[in-house]
Amino acid sequence: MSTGHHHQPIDLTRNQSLVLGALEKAEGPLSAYTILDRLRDDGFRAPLQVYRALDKLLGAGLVHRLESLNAFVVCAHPNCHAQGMIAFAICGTCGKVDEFSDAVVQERLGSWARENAFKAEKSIIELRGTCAGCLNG
Amino acid sequence: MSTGHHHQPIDLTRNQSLVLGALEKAEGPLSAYTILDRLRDDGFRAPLQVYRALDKLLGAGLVHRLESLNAFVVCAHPNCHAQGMIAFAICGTCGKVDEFSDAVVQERLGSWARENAFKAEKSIIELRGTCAGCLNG
DNA sequence: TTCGCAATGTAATATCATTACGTTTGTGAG
DNA sequence: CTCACAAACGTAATGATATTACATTGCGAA
Repeated sequence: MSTGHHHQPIDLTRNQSLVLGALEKAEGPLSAYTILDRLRDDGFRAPLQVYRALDKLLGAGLVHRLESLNAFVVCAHPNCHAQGMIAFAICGTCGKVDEFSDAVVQERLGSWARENAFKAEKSIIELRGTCAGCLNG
Repeated sequence: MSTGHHHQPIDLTRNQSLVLGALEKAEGPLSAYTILDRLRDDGFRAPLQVYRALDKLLGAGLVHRLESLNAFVVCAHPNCHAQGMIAFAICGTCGKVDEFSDAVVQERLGSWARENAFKAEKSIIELRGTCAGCLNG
């Protein structure tokens, strides 16, 4: 599988910066509507303002979408460009998300795709469970 | 990672059979509301009838949820018991879904979890792209 | 300046899922 | 058998997530 990601570095607009900032301040993933609530004081009024900013941020690879949560997190990498395949471990107790990647997993899924003539554009890998902190604490 | 799945074989109720039947008849994944629409003639009236049946079917491993689609498919295995980790390749063009699993991927994700003291309860692996048929056709 | 495009503002609507509450049904203990 | 309990069911209301539609604004290129 080609990594397929061609994230464009972009100049963030005001709305995009605000949304990114909200996600950076947050400890974990936020839903679009939670972001909206947190940006009311900055003039946000409608879901679309959030979704439009998220689209751009996702496109630039600065933010990831967690499909199993319908929520969004900032990319863990300082200047995330073309990470290829990314996986997430999501703690159901504290809500924190750990982002990681694994070349072997990437290679295996890529192999499957090649063997089955499937052109993969995006992969979603999410582990749901309990993090170390919550298991001990 | 332990495979962790302990699907109970169950005696299906009428509603559960109807929902399973709808998914079996379908070519690809269906949303809960699409299932509801297809079962109107069988007396279905409310979303909850579908969601309750789906809960049981998911618990029994007869049906899978596609997180990136908010939709449901029948398990590809005749008598799906305890498959461990399952992956899906979802064609964005025709909507068909291919279910597969890979022991190496399972092992690698399990290793990551072990090394990070993360107790994984469920894994979600979905490839989005275009299937062979749609690439050729 | 004028055209065109990206971003924005706002309202309405579509889609997905759950809570709440009351009733029915099946089943095992006595 | 029948009582008591649990599981399943019916229905309405609501909550949560996401998109469509349309008017407007800001700004760079011709």
